[in-house]
Amino acid sequence: MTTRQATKAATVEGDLCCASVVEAPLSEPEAVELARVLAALADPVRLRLLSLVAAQDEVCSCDLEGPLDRSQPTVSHHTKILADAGLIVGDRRGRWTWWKVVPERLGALQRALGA
Amino acid sequence: MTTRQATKAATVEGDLCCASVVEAPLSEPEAVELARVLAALADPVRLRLLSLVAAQDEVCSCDLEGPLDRSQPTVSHHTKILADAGLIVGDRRGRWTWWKVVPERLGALQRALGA
DNA sequence: CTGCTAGATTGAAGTTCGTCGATCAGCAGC
DNA sequence: GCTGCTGATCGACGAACTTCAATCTAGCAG
Repeated sequence: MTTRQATKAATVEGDLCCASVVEAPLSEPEAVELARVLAALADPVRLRLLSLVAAQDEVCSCDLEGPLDRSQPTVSHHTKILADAGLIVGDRRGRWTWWKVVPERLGALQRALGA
Repeated sequence: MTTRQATKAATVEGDLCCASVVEAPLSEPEAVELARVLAALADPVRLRLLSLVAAQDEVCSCDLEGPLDRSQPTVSHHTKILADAGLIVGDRRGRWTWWKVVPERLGALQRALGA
């Protein structure tokens, strides 16, 4: 498997689709799943990380430590959390891991907060 | 002041408007502010609370303890967090506090994640 | 095979968060 | 006044989170 995160992203599976927060009564499992994805975004470092990846379409982990001003293990930790939430996917090519955003996932989140 | 949370909501002020996460490089202060609002939503209990309030347009605190299966102090804690994030506003009338959602705030959040 | 490098994992320290019991503040009715 | 009820605040405890140093894994070059 080239994309190491593939299996993990798969565990996310859910569309968190269906009903939006303001329209649905929102069941407990739905709330837990949605909260999980929101929690992945609810961190300044990860928000900046995501916008950095989005800005360049594909970014190497090593190019994140500088702009984020965080150590290599910390950056790795945050990329993993975003990847587990399905918001980014990583592709390991050679010695480097390249990250890109998953627009559909962001769109689903957007819809979940929907008006 | 009838609406006790008015001043607190004011401290939020920000539109978290401007650029979306995927379009902007996202400055540190912007990331912190956006993360603050997202963190308010990144909890299953608060998501269900929000959807309960949204479903009935206006809800009394005492009608939340049951459905949320949490103690009164805990419910009060969560309403405060959502109110501080500007996502709901509370209006104290007599012995009861009535909560309603702030759709504009949710919309702003939605746009911040915007495609 | 040996060394070098990029990234993931582990372990620990410090902080923040969710929860509830107990208490405090304010309103309504007697 | 006093009593009862709703909701906010305080204090404490356990769980989860962020961070980094140290270590481990894996690919590339010689």
